[in-house]
Amino acid sequence: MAYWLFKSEPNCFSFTDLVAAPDRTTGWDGVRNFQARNFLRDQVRRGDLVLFYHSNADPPAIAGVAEVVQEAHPDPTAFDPGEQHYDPKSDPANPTWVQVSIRAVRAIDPPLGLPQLRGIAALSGMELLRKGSRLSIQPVTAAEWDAVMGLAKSQ
DNA sequence: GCCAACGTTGGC
DNA sequence: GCCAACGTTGGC
Repeated sequence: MAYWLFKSEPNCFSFTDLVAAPDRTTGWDGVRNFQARNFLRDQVRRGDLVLFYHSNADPPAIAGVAEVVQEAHPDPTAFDPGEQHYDPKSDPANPTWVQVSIRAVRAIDPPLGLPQLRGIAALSGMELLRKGSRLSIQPVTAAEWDAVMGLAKSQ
């Protein structure tokens, strides 16, 4: 079992939206970065746990925990010209882009803001906190996970 | 709104 | 294959 961090702009899709979704589940579509895609395709497994991160928020924050309920399968939004993330170069017979499905486990309330996370020594090496970090699907170490859960529990 | 960091594109 | 130009991400 592995740990991950998925980014989403809450204006687009928030943790609250995930909780409100049917079966508290959604397909994590729209990933259009190869490194992130490779994680989804090759390493994210059913049962893995996910930190749901709100980017472009005030403050940016970890807002909840989710679990992976379905492993990589084709991202249908890549084939729909009406979709924002439509990719005409993706061949339906050999899809370029995949999604996984995740289900909300529990909210972290109040969310753990970025400044707060930066104050935790155990998270100093976390990819999220690296200057210029843009990866939208990030691996999280067990030690980082434990530190984040400890912080959530202490508040 | 600014801008640093990063990924992609395309000319050569 | 190099790299400049460009577009995007995302914190501030």
